[in-house]
Amino acid sequence: MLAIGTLARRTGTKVQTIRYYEEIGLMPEPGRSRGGQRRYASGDLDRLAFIRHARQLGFTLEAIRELLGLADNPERSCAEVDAIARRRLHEVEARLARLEALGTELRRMIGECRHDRVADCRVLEVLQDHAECLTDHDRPQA
Amino acid sequence: MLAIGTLARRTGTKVQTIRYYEEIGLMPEPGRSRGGQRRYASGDLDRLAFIRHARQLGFTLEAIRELLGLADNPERSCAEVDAIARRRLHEVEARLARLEALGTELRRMIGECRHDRVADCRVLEVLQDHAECLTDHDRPQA
DNA sequence: CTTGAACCTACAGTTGCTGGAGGTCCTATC
DNA sequence: GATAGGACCTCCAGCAACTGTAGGTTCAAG
Repeated sequence: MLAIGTLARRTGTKVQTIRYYEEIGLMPEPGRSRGGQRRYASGDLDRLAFIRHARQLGFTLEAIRELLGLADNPERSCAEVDAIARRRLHEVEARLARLEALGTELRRMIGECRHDRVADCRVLEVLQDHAECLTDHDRPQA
Repeated sequence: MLAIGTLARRTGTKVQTIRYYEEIGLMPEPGRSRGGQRRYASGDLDRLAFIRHARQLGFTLEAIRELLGLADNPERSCAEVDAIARRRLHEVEARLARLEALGTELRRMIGECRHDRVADCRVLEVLQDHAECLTDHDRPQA
């Protein structure tokens, strides 16, 4: 039986985060020692590793909850799993496009700055006037 | 004198967000009508437009607070403004690199899926085992 | 003068954790 | 068997940057 700190170390998760996952029902309520400390089985370790890995790939906790739910029905088609992953890919691609536009705009802004008085700063001028922007960069979310 | 809703419409900001900016000291406390409603001058509109534009470029409210403070000293060097913008550019570039790795991983994962039973789903397998990943994708933050 | 859209305050909720306070348990060593 | 100190416990507050709601007031057009 594994203590919570062991799970934390093995998955690179903070102890509080594991308790948080339990609170929101992503991790099961584990057994307890006589003194009331959490004791995990190795299946719990796998589940946590899955969650963490999916988080690293940017899946939301809601998406992960769905994925875990789907994984419980091994005989069903994995079309839904696929759909969730594709949705995530589309998000990533959309975000990439936006971030690229942002990067372009920032580089241009910085490149035009002659580094003298604030009064003449191109960076501030561009920020003041959206019309000076060449690219679309609505709602970057990052 | 402009009502809060007018500012909101002209800058694409929610009314509550403007009140929030006031609460945290990013927007000034405006004058009030006899009945107690906020009344803005056109300078306030410019300030809000600046804030929104910087937000669209992904600057944090703290960075924007700094930029606004710097803009108040027009005779000083704009080196700090430059530094803030460069910092933001580096963030964007780092995030781009991470997102590209994520996209690659997701595409590979999805590409390998044969779309049959959940039990054999490559997407779930990859999520279960980080060792199957080719790319680094720690902490995507998006 | 009436109506209804826009405004007001105050506060709760969102996502995904993180940190702290104040106290208890576990286990290795003596 | 006692003790020390790390790991654990619960509960709660806070982060960013808003968004939404409830319950009430004001403004301006007709």
